[in-house]
Amino acid sequence: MAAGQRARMMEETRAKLIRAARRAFAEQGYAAASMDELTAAAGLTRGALYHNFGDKKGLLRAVIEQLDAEMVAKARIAREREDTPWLGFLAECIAYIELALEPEIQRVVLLDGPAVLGDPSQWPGQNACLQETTRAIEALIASGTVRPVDAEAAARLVNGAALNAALWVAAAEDPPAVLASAVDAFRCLVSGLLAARD
Amino acid sequence: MAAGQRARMMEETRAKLIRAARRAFAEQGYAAASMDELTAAAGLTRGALYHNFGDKKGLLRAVIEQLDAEMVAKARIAREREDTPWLGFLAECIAYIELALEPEIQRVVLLDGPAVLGDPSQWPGQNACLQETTRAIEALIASGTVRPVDAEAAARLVNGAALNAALWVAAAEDPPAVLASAVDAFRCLVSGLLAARD
DNA sequence: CTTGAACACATACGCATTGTATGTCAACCG
DNA sequence: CGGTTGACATACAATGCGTATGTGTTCAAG
Repeated sequence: MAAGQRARMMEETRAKLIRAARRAFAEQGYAAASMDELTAAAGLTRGALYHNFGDKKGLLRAVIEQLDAEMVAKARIAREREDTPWLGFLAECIAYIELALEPEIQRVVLLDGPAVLGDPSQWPGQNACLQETTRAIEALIASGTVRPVDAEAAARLVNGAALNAALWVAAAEDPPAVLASAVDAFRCLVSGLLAARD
Repeated sequence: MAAGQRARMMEETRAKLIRAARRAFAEQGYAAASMDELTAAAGLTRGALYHNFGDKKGLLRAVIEQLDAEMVAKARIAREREDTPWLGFLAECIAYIELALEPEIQRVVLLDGPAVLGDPSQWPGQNACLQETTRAIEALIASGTVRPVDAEAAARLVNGAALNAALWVAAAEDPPAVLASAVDAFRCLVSGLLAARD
């Protein structure tokens, strides 16, 4: 077996573990997920886990990193579909709200992640979503579209609002209807950032 | 011993357990807190715990209920110090941000609470903070101060923004400075709810 | 006054789960 | 070809939760 093959196999076991972990963490929550079951479902044992990720938290970190990257990619697409920077920003935020409706993202990234790993802004990964939003706001401020505020602060506020809205929508009886009013209120709220109201 | 005494003693043991739990959960987090140590610190055993609260989650519920009540009380005071309903609302929200800086509230109510018990809006307790904010917004809408949006949605968004701001501030190197810019951005953001910008 | 039922809590046990320590087998290297 | 390293499996020890059971005290009925 060639040297490259070993590295590729290692990546494959990591991928298998992460895949199994995404399912387990999403369905049962981080605390209730058993590493024995999880690794068995991936056709491995806990040995592979501790070898590759150090501990249970390490696996969670890897899972979140992957989910975070997927979220950024989808939000970016939503943003780039719009014509103006401001509309792009709005679309990106609303995309976050809708993304957070997926149980996988909600349970793993929004609920268990902060509880187990601490504040998202301190993650090593480190929360590409927030960075993306911050940069978008910085650009909007530079162009005079948005009032001059601390971009990172605004990003944290907006992201927090979006995530909380998603939690609410997901737990509602009629998610589509609630989503509509959440998005409506969200548009209203973020218009406060605008230099000149539309 | 009189009949009333027994009930009072029972309340006292509940109070002792909740007091110990507040410390343990705040300092070590819910998952890492040992029920054996916790109850021993209160001068009791796990027997008392399971008799009074059912299980570990039950104790967490009780702790959160108490913290939630304290938060509402403090926020209400901040609101009533202001002259107009809108300024009162602002003061209430900012009070939430500052309250969330306390490790006890942050760790227990904002991080572990949602992760263990699920979305706050579904709590039986049931998140008096949110109800308070919702009612305030309803009043502001009725008086024409705030644009007509779904009050609950707006409350969730605003609360989410505030809580996230607090997480960010608490983890920052220079909390006072970051708090200032967070509050600044927050004022800017919520002005979007106003019917007529000030 | 005695007896027994209810209650608040303590003790004892079983089960599950995590992290580590050790073992194994194949791949590389001198 | 023997030794070492690396990736993973297995075995072990420790801890913690929930429950089942025990104990002493209070109240009520006979």
